Amino acid sequence: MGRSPCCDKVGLKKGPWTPEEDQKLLAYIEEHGHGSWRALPAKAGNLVYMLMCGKSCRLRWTNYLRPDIKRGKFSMQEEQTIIQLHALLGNRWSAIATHLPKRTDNEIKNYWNTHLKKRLDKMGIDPVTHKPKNDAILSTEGHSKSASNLSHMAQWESARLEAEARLVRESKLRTSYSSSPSLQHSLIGTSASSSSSSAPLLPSSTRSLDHAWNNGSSTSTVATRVSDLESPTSTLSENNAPPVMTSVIEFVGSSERAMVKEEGEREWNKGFHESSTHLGEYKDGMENSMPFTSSLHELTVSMATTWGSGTTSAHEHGHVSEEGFTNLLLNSNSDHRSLSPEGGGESNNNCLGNGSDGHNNGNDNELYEDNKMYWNSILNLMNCSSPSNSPMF
DNA sequence: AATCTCTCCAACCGCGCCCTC
DNA sequence: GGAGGGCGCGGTTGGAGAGAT
Repeated sequence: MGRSPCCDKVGLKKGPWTPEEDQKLLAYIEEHGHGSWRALPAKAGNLVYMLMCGKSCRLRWTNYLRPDIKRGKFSMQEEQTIIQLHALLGNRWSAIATHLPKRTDNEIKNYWNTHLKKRLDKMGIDPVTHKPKNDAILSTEGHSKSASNLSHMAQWESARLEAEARLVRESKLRTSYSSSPSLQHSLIGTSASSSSSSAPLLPSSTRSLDHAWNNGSSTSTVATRVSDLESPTSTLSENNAPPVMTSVIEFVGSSERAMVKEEGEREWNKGFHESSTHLGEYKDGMENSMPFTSSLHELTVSMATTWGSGTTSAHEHGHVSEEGFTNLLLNSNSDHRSLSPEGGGESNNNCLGNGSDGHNNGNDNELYEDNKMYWNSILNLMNCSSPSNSPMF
């Protein structure tokens, strides 16, 4: 259907808004409320001289003048949320913005285009598909499927063991610190988000788990329960060094080489760098045998599916609602990552969700685990929730 | 100091959806 | 049911500032 111009362009003022125009628009909206944008300039014109197009008024209001807008740098938590949501929703900036309070779609869009997209690109991740670029290459090259499957299964198993060890650790922590409110708080984001609080992730996780396993040509049931993972009969010790770590570390190394001057990017890698320094032995031994781009994608799928396999309700519902996803993000974000120094008023500036209560005592392994979880949460959601996999698409 | 290049982001533009008549 | 209006969305642009040469 044909469209008429939103307003008469003759005599229409264009260009940046002046403070005076902002004040006039604010005053009008304050008095009459917003809406009826098309009529607003005319109406406002009775009060003030305003020749801005109604569309421009709306844009100015929604993107700049609205009182509930937070401006300034994005925190790492926000970055993570954007990446995760973009993996799920694609370029639906308004939908993404609804999950980021006080941020506008335009701001998020700009930030994605100027920062995050490039960052992912440099890290070897396709910002469109959110998958490692090598994935496409490998698939088109027609790699031996059986070899791939074997590798896949091995990686999955390693990831599963890793998750198991992690849960055992967390279980111990819960027991040790159950009387400490501050620690309980910190654990909400770690163990809890790994089990009950991560329920919204389940649909994609479970599907991905099945998918990952099926890719490995296995007919086994792999619905590992959290109760299983937490079983005291676990044979894993905390000192196990699962291959998945190597993948992450390798990834860090790669990304570090690719890193540029951006402050945010340095922050992203700082934690990893510190961790990899202390876990160098793992890296040295294994990085050559497990390049990041071919394994991390698969492993992160596996990791999350393991951690998230404790419930089935969401899976049974067959889809992830945006609300549920938001809950997941909030739950995981609140604990996974708040490495941003400025924090944007939202980050709690700790390393394990407990930095402020004296438990961030330089435990490198914990820092490493936390960073790994942070990245895995991002990459997992990319993998599990990419538009092609999402039930929303 | 001058010029060039790059980065960032506010604003513009066109399109599609939804609603009303 | 179709035309038209209003609104919101996403892609793109252009100017300002920062950094590099």
